[in-house]
Amino acid sequence: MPDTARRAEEPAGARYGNRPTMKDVAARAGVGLKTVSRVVNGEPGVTPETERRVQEAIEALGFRRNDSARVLRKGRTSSIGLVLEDLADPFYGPLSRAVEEVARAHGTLLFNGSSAEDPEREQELALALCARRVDGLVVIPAGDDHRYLEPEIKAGVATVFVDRPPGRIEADVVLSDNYGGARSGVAHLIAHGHRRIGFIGDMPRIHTAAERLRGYRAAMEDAGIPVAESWMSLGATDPERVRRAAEEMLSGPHPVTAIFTGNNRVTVTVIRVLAEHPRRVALVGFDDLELADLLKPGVTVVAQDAAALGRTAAERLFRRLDGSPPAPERIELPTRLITRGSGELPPAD
Amino acid sequence: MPDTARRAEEPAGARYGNRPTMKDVAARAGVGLKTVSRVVNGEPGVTPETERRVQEAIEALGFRRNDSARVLRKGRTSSIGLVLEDLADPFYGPLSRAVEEVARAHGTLLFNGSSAEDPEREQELALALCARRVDGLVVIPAGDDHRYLEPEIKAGVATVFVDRPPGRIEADVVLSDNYGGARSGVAHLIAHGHRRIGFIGDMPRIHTAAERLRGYRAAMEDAGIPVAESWMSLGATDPERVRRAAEEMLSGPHPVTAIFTGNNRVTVTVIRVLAEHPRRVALVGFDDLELADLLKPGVTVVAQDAAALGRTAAERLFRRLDGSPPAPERIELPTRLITRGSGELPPAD
DNA sequence: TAGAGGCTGGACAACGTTGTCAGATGGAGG
DNA sequence: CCTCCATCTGACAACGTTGTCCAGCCTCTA
Repeated sequence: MPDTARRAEEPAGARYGNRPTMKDVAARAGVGLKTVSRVVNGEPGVTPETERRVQEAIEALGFRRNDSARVLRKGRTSSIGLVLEDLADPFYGPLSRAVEEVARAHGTLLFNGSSAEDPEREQELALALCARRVDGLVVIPAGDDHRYLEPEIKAGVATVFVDRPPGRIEADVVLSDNYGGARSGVAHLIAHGHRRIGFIGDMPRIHTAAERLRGYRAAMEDAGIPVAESWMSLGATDPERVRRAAEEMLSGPHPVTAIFTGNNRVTVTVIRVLAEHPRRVALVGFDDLELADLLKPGVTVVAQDAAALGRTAAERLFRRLDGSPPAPERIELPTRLITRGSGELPPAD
Repeated sequence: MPDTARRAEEPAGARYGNRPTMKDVAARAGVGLKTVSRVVNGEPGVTPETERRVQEAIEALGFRRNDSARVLRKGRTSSIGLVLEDLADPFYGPLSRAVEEVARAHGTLLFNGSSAEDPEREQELALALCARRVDGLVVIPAGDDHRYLEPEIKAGVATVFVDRPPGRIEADVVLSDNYGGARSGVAHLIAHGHRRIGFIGDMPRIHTAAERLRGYRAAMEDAGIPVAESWMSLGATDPERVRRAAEEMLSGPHPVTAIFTGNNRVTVTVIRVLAEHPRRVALVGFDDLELADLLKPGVTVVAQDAAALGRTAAERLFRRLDGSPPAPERIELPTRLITRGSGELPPAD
């Protein structure tokens, strides 16, 4: 009558819907609680025979150690959080993956969340992660005031900002050289004879957008070219707005002969506009694109290394976690100009 | 002498390097532990004056409730895990994002991890998440034996598989219609006059790859076209192998006049090969690509809706979590053929 | 045979929170 | 002035784990 036998044993085991605990395992194996703990953690001091009995009970009950409880006891959760802008953006894929790889190498799990470029949501997410007691936080800022993280950082949450600097607090940050990259990209267009060059970028409150615009201005100033207001357009990166902005620059008596685009989303839309445009217009974009080399002409871009950004940030985070905390630092990674044709077109007029 | 005063208070407060707890807050506010809990959770039955004192102490100490501990008491962790193949793959970005949005709507945080197509790593990751007591798991299988998850599922971890079915267990799964999609894509090529059609896909042990091959075979059989062994190539999707495979099919006395590619990585490489190829070769790819419409010719694809895949899976997971668990179900989402030119090229000979 | 010493196993507290329950306090009514 | 009730507050146990510490047992030696 195995059924009754089983039923007779169960009461000491798992309650329905609940997972068995070490206590249940101990009861079933007829040993003490701590002995189960020792077996589960491979600690010495358990007879092979006892160990066998415990293992058997573990198997039979389907026990798995509750790491949440473990963590409560131990102090560290071995998990970190990544707050980024949009998990679906191809730029952030490699970045997340790089962070994940570093985390994995440190036996750490990764929470992932998107702020959708909403400062409030960023804060909500970051604080929820802190409440879960992540050991560290990698944040791609959406907002420009991160004082809300100050108590957390002080309390030991290793925090590193990536892609954009934090606002109103001192903390580690890993950036691309947005200014220098944009400047060299625009200089590249100037070197190919362009003088009327448009700039279409993201909302000016976003640091990267502002920096890239600054690079654009600097390159123009270096060349002694006065910039017309109508050549610059900053705002949301939805296709409709970008399309309008591009078409505006390309019309009128003195249209631009080249466009510098401030990020991958803008670049894609502008490529579409240019494909329908009668005149040949040069283009250099910030951020690389997957098929950029296969278009006609190939798209010349200022490429950032998203994976390096993520890796550097995560490594910095773990260094902070492992050793004595170094002073906050600003790390800037170089960009790379990749020429593929669109940036080398001569002015059309 | 505010300094000594502060120092006199501190001992009851946070120990160095540790976060203040409710106990610390209670001590500082001169109230009981439970009262702090009540304030933190907005429970009724606290005088405004008491509440003010507690709030003050919370501010002063930088207290934040430890949700890990809370969870231990409560039973649910309000977190789910997503095990996918590669966070950096553009196909999985929208999928993750969709899962995240659904999770967010349920006040749930998301753990994210990549298996890198390694069954062992998938298992390690999934079990680590179970040990953290995630409420549920969304898994894109890398392996073909998921019996290791049986005890977890039985213990209440709501589990949904996506993109590929689980191996050797019964569970919810959300799939694209890989067979039907491939079949219609190949039929499309046949309708445009092709008879010698190549297929380049991922490793045959991957379910989606096998299904798409099956669709290819079915379409060919429907048209009464015998398939030559040399027209089919399954294996790793690294560019070198795919390039070799494509070049082989395109050479010899009877080269293929069209190629059907089994996923986005393969498609990209084949586009590169075809760009250098003297003859016009038709192409239909499985999975959409960001700039597919801008290439010359535009790339005809069988598109799956990655976001819908993720959303459907996550919704299923939460339904299972909320209500009474429904029987495991297999949900298949339709694909869509998007014609852009490359699939409508006539045979070159 | 007794004492020393090594090994195994278990009782107990603690991690930070919440639920239960009982105690304290204050005001109203007899 | 005393009692009763409502309201507010706090002590305590519990969640599942690990670290500390001590008890029991066995073996070896004097």
